[in-house]
Amino acid sequence: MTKRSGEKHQVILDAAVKTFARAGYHRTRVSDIAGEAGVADGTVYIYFNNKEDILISLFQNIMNRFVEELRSELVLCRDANEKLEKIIDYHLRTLGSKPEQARVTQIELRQIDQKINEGISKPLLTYFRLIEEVIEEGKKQALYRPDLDTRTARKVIFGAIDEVVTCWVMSSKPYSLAELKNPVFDLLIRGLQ
Amino acid sequence: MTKRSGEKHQVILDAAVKTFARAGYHRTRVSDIAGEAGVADGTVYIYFNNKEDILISLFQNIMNRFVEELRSELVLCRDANEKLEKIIDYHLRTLGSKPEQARVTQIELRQIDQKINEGISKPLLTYFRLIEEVIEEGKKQALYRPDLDTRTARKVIFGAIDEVVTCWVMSSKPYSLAELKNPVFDLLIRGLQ
Amino acid sequence: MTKRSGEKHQVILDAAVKTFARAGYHRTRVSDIAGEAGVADGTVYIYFNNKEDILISLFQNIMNRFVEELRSELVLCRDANEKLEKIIDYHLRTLGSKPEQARVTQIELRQIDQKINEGISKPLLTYFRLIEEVIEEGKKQALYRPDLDTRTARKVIFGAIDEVVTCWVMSSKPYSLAELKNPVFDLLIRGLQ
Amino acid sequence: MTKRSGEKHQVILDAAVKTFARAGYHRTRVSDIAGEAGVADGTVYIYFNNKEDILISLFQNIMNRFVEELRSELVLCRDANEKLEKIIDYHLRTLGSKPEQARVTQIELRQIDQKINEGISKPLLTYFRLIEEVIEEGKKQALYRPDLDTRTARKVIFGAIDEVVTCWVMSSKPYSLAELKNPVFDLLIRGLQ
DNA sequence: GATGAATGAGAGTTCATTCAT
DNA sequence: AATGAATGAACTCTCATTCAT
Repeated sequence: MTKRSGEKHQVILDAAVKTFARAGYHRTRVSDIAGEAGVADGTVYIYFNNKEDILISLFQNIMNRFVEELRSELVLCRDANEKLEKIIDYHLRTLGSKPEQARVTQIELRQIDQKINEGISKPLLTYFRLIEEVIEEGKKQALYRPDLDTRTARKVIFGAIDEVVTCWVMSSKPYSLAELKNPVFDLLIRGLQ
Repeated sequence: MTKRSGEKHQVILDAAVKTFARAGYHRTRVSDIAGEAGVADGTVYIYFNNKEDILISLFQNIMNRFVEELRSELVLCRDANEKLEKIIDYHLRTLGSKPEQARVTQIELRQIDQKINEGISKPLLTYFRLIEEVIEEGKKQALYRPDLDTRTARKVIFGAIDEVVTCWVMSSKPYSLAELKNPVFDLLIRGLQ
Repeated sequence: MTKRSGEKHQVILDAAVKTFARAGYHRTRVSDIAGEAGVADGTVYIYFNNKEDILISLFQNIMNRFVEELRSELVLCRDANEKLEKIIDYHLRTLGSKPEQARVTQIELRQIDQKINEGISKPLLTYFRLIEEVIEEGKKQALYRPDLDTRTARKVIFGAIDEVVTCWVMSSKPYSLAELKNPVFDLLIRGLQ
Repeated sequence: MTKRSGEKHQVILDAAVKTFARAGYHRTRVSDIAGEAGVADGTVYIYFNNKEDILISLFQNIMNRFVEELRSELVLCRDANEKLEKIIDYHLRTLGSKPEQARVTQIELRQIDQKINEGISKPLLTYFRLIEEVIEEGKKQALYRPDLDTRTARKVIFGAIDEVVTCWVMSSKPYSLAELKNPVFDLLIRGLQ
């Protein structure tokens, strides 16, 4: 009789994305999320520990799916160059097609206190590691210079993509995010070689 | 003969950097700043409209000095390549030597509501424009390829530096930020050519 | 089966009358009202928008009941003279039996900002109109002179009663307010004829 | 060299009437009064003990002049009837010609805490006594009935005039206050006889 | 599991008043 | 006498969280 467990969990998460994207994390009240989700305030606390937990769960949810899907796309690529291109393509395409998620990822997520960052940094680290794996692979494949500092390269790559997304989120979005793939790739790829 | 003018203003600003860096913007109470500054709570409101105003003033203060000093260093450079190197060097060196300011710039500043972002984006735009000028100059000097998209290049450059700084701020800082200048520069410069 | 609805609303209103009468509107803190009502501070804001709203609701509450009851008593009167006598009697009797309400009505209510007076003047206007109706009736019944200015007569009647009440409230109340009915009536009635 | 003492006292008082009438007692800050008077905030405290003292001084100032002038006009009257007419006339004429003072007298003055009311009630009592003297005189002159309760009659008379003024102050003043003298007098005089 | 009324700690802000100059 | 920068007590209102139903 009861609908499948976890349904409300997702309903609340979806409502949270909308309200966070609309009003920002700090301006959003838990009752706003509950209202948007069509549940009582107290119900939110059955599925989440507190307000911050919602934001973190949101991000973990998004990032896990993000990395998982990205990984499955990467297996089709032949070499590191193709993989790097795919990463940029996938990153821009995914966030570009979900402006609300993009806003939460780029803006709202950075509004929470440092101590709880662990919940955020863990899924993010998986993504970082994935990028670093590709760089290492490129070095093994002799595509990238052997003295390349993998860690720094990862920061540069991620930072570049991230900034491109943030600028797009903050703008009135008069252009498609995905179309920036080529220019960004061109700028980054030669630095690695 | 007392140098009253602006004295307290700066004292409060200095206290704010410390407290924001220590506890974060949202966790800092106005009375904490006042206490750190050695003034009464009400005094803060003689010099600033509200808490947010302090954070914004802080950033404008920092950024104006940042861009001004950077500009004066750039005149000594011969070509766009040297200028770009100088930008990266100056950016990393400056924030690397002021960890408290760096934390406020990289973390706390991103905690305020979007609507008031104008106070933040304006001084930032000046910096963006400066980077774009250098890129344009490099194109005129035939150092960078003519089909390079200046705007995207700027985002990639700024995003890369910014991410490098953020990672350093979030870390326990076991390395000097300035020493990343060469690897970052090497990664970016070839993408422009 | 619990008669929850509106229960706390009234409890808070009752507590507000007491505290306003005791300490005055401006000297009363919302937490005082909450304490007197036996609820948390925040609960007050579930039922009222703000402190001023409590005072206004209080008055509307009182005045609505006042006019309603007065109206029901007036139907028993034969002519305008009897009705006027009843008005004076009822006004003095009602406030005379509720010194706390009287103090709020005569003193505290006049402490709020003009702009929000609408909430106050509306129920008061109902009372004014009722008095004017009786005067008009008296003119139709040829009890009062036809050239009598109804509006001015109402002001004189209400002002007289109101002042009598105010003096009583401000005094140590060594006399019963109701016993002033006859002298006041005698003074007013002949002016109308 | 110093201008005559008390000059600033009056300047501040004049500024207070304006600001109180404009914004109301509680909404007026001491710095507003000082600004309007063209003096420093601290200067206000050389001439007055505190904010309330300003309001009270204001009223005493007004009332003393009021009663004094009224008294001097009354000596020209032949009997109690003429005197009562003069009182009503003078009261309405005076306040009707000074809307700002009227607003302070009718509205703002009633906003202060009871305990300090002595400063207000004393000069008011002088006015009350003056009215009662006229009533007593009328009784002695056999113009008014001997069983008339002087105290109550005074309350009725003052309350009536006061209400007429208050209604005018609260209105957009589309009529002259002075023109209400006759209707008010007609209404009151017969009640005394 | 679901509800939503109730809680109460918490913080930003105001402004009357003071006092060193 | 005059100034006005500085003070700091005071107070309203918000909202994340709880828990009896």
